Amino acid sequence: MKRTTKPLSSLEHAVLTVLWDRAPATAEQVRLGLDRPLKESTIRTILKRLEDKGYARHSVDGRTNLYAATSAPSNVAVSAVRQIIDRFCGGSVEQLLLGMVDERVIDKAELKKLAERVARHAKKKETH
Amino acid sequence: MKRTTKPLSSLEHAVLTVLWDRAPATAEQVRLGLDRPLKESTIRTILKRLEDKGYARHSVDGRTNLYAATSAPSNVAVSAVRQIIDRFCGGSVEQLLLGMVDERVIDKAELKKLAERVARHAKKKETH
DNA sequence: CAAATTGCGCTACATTTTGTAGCGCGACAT
DNA sequence: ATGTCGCGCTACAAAATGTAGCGCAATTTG
Repeated sequence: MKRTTKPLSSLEHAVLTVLWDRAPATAEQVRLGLDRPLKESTIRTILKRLEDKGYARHSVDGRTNLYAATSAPSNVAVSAVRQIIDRFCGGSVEQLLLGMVDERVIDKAELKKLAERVARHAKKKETH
Repeated sequence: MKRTTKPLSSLEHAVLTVLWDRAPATAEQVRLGLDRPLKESTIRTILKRLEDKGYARHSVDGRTNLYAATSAPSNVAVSAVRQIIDRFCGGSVEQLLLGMVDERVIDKAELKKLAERVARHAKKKETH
């Protein structure tokens, strides 16, 4: 139930992706992880913005900053989808799912299998 | 399978929502449909941008322009979700759905019912 | 019919957001 | 002491967004 609201610019997204890929990383490591050749200060700026937006955080190791994403990609995805549901589907998840099936983003059969699997495959420790 | 890629700014979203709400509408009608008091030319600018981005189109009635959204909200939603899936879930719809169940955006039971309904409730005339 | 009105296409411009980076300072290695 | 490395700040141009004025042609009105 995090507030991962703010949108990510494409560069921010790229950087965040690197963070997801390579655990805690230094600005320099992130830089190397990108395809585009950017200056380290540029990366640090983006990293900073990601922190401001709540997508990343950093710990200090000696005099070096180690960055990491605050939530897993699928969590970010879910938050984003939640917003979409509110904005475009009048808050109805069903509507979205139906639409996804309709536009074959989800396959009927797959959906069913998944649903069953999930329903049966009891919950780990939610209920809370 | 439209290319509804480009992101919507908040004002654009608001205007588009009005279009979804009140069928073909004139710029003035859209204006009245908004909460914020904006000038008509402002609305027309937004309407124009929506057309550029492909979310709206207009027909000419006499010397008046009638605007309408090009796709239904749920279609736009699906396109957006599709992107999210690509960007954050490595293209795996399952992963997203699992995450949604996990973060209880979808209820297990509901999902199952829906899946069954969809699976059974054959397709109208797709199979394309 | 001349004047006021309406809707449109264009152009404009201030903000905000994004992309990209330089600078100077203190912690460290030489 | 002297470079060097990483950091925090500050800077700035480009793009996106918010918001609107202007002048013109069709339309309504006195």
